[in-house]
Amino acid sequence: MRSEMINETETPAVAGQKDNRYSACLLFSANALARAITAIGDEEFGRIGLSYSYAYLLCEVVDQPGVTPSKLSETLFLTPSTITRLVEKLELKQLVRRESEGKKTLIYPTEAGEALRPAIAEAWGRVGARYSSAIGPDDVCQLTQQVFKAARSLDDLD
Amino acid sequence: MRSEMINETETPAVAGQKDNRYSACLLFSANALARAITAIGDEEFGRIGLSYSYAYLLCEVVDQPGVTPSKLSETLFLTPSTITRLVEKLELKQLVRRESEGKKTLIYPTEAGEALRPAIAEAWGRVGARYSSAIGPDDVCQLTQQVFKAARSLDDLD
DNA sequence: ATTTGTTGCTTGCACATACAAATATTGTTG
DNA sequence: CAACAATATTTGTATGTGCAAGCAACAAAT
Repeated sequence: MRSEMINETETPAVAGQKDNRYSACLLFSANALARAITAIGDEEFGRIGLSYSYAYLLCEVVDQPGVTPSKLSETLFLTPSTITRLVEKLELKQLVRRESEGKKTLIYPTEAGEALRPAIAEAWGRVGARYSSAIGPDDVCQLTQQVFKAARSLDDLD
Repeated sequence: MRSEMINETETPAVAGQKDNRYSACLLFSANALARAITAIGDEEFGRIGLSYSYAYLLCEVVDQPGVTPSKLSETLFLTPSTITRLVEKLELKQLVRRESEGKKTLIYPTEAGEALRPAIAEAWGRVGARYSSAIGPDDVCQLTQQVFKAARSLDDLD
């Protein structure tokens, strides 16, 4: 996300303050945060040729070989259709393979997939380091907990 | 970043507990929250035929006729290209119109656009009410502030 | 055992967003 | 002034995600 451009006429009170009426809106703020932090994630995970959802999904598959899409959907807070898409692409990249068993689908890592696991952990760490230093390591922990708790509350609604 | 692995396998102590190792990851949690809350937003704003980004953009245009894409980009934390796309669609719906002035583009609301303004405010309120009641009205305010602050910190990086 | 419903996964389609490159205007400097 | 750099916007293209509908396998009930 870019867009500096300062000047702006009637800036009130504090300089550098980019608060606006949307800052009080969680719908707005949560999306802004997600976009900003995903940019970091994509940068770091991109170095291993994945974006963060793929990386996390691959983690799950490596750590729980034979995991099903529905389990992944629950763990990753993504819809089943999204999981299908992610798995498809990981399969194309030869990082996982699917096995049909009845109406279930079991997902297993390939060797290449397993080999990527440490790199994912590293990238994961780098992402954490970057946003921690930007946001402030003290706040980050509590913020994360609260954000997750809120996400879960909303998700449990339906 | 701490990766606390929580129990695995079958449901742990508390029922409804969906914590996992990603709950400690802000990249993950922020996206989960954004998706969950956007679902609410789309539902409410959908009733007036917009999704939330369009609605907020239209607000800005109604409240600051002649606003430029770059200003909108700054206010809405979206890239200029995204603003162009949003404005295009609002123009198709006859809710705004564009005027070229040199290298700038000035965006004005149409009457239909202005007429929608109160409905947007209402939908906005309903969204707030819904997530407040889900998350807990006490937490929501502080959470929103922190989330916005974090988003701004990350955005100010580059 | 056939029907009916339920569960698990996949597909078709749509949408929000971004990046990189293209275009057009404005500013600057030799 | 001409050439070049900077700024503002748009366009081509790609990606992540979801909804609704489809399909396949299983379960339940008559």
